[in-house]
Amino acid sequence: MRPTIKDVAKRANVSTATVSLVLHNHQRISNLTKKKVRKAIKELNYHPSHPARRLVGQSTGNIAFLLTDDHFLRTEPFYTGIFLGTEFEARQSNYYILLTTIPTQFGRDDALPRCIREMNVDGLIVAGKVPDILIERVQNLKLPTVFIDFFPKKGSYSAVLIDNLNGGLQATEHLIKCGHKKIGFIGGDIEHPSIRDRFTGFKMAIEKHNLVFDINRVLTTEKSTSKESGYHAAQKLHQNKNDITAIFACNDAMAMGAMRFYKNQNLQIPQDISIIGFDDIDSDPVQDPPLTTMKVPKLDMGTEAFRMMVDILKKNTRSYRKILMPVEIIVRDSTCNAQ
Amino acid sequence: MRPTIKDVAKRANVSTATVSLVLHNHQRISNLTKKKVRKAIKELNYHPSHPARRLVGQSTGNIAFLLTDDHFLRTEPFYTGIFLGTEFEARQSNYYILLTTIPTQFGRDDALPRCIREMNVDGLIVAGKVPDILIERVQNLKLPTVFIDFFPKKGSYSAVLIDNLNGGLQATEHLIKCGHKKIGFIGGDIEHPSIRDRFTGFKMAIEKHNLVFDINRVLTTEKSTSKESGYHAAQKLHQNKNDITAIFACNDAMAMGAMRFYKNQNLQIPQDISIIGFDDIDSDPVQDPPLTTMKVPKLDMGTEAFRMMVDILKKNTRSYRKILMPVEIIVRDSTCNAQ
DNA sequence: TTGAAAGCGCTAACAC
DNA sequence: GTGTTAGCGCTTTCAA
Repeated sequence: MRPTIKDVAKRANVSTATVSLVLHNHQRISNLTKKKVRKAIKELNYHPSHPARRLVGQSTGNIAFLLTDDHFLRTEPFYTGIFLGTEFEARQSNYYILLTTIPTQFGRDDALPRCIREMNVDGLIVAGKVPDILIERVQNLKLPTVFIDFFPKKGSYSAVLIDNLNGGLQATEHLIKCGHKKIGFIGGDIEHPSIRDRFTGFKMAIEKHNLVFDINRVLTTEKSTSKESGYHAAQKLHQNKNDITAIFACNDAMAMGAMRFYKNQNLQIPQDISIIGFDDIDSDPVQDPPLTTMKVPKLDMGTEAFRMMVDILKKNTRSYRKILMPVEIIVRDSTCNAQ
Repeated sequence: MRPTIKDVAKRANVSTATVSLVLHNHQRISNLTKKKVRKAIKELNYHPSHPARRLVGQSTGNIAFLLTDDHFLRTEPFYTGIFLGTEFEARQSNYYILLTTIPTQFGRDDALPRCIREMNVDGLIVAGKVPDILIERVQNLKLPTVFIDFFPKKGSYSAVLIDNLNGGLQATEHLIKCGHKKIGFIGGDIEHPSIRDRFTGFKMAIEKHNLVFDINRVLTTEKSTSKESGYHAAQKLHQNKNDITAIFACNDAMAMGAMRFYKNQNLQIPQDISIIGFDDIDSDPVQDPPLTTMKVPKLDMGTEAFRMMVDILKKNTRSYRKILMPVEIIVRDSTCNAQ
């Protein structure tokens, strides 16, 4: 049987209340007593019972981390990295993270994850795009919620977002600095705010540098942002208009797909066409050439989201904040150098 | 305030004990009472408090799912899929899965995950290879443990393993059926039992079909099993001995790396050389050509592991079982057809 | 077939 | 500064 607070109290010759106070490092305990109690704790290898604490307090000590299963199973470990950041941070505080997925096609009648349904969590972190109906249903629960890399259309929430606008701007300016004037953009799932912002950044850069914005150099009709979509997007763009000398792809997966297409066309990268991606999902050293991209601080995003959650929980304040995480250009060999 | 068992009791005009019995669907409650109570439960939208239950019972209702962080962050969502299987299954039973990672270089002095240290879990599922020292330390805790895709050198445990031997055999026989006689094998991390077994399967097939086993067609000195290792392994093999017409790579990542190498050599796949992988990590439709591989049932492995855990926990029996999960060949375009 | 009551381990209000 | 004690929500004897 694992030791209880009583065992500690007995061993240290104090009351259980005192032990409890020491555990919480309370002011009004003498140093001597603290020392005694801590010694007993160590000797018994005592750890407070989680359930017992939770029962008396009213919090559960759990935070749900929710995402759709296809996001979790994506080829690239994007949300995995974010989760890890959250998990690391939660270890410091006294929280457990409950990772749960919902079907991508979550509907009105699908069951919410059990821990949420039973209110066995103090808060909810939602990563990536989720169906509106999920948000609606969660909203009714009045559970403190933090979004990562996604922001609902309606409602006020705290969120950790990527500075996609600035990222799109930077990425495009990098190409411009390399001397490119006819730059293409490929994107998918263009309704997604993140993708849309990257595109806006692209347009801003074009405008800022007095280049011509040519809609024929843009292809945003792909539904998803997979490698396959990238391949097809590049293909269609190539059919429309093939004076393009550089491509900004809305993410690395599409960039890789596009790369594949151009190689099949016997075009050299970056000699014939430069490609820049977004996310830095995979520093695959075998990739040929290594992809220039915008690095998104995945671990940090998870960390930030958890801290935000703790703030909300502690202060019980309802001032919604949005954090924009900075992105950083990682110049590899798929752009420029070839001039 | 969320409703408690008392609220339900009051509303149904019974005692809390009766409500509890109904919740557990106990025999000796009349159907009428059951109906009454269930009605009240529904009306109040009552859910039993997890902590309260756990406090009185002695179990925690949690299972830890442990893996090294580089496994979790791998490019391919291999263990992610396994986790998801576990999670799905745990939802059915009344369990939560606590996903925690340890540093890949976990040492004697690193802290164990908090939920384990504080014994806040009923059992432990370990996925993939972990350091010996971790196993040693966990063993002292006497926590029921199930391993997935890994089996410790010492000790008796339950485990869900891949039928690597048979998979290696099948993969090689596929190449043999295609008419190949000079078949190479590339592998990394050859100390890993899974890799070793795949290699043994390879040798068995060669022998069974009376082909010549030529050690110069084998390269197993790479430390890891990444794409990069695959590239290098193929390269070295090519320098040694280049009459090989087919390659069995110990996993898909290495197969992809090897593919890249042969393409750089201007060899056609599968016309000049066939390649088969193992794992089916990513049905990347852009991959050229799509990779023939051995499919590993990732979700099912997670499911099985959880069921095993529940068996151990329920029966409290200590009969260690190993399950070998079957693998299935997925023939795509990187092998054969070219004859 | 049902109810009363003790107790799981801990916290916090209050007493000393 | 420290101890006493009620009670968090639930399960489980034991009694009725």
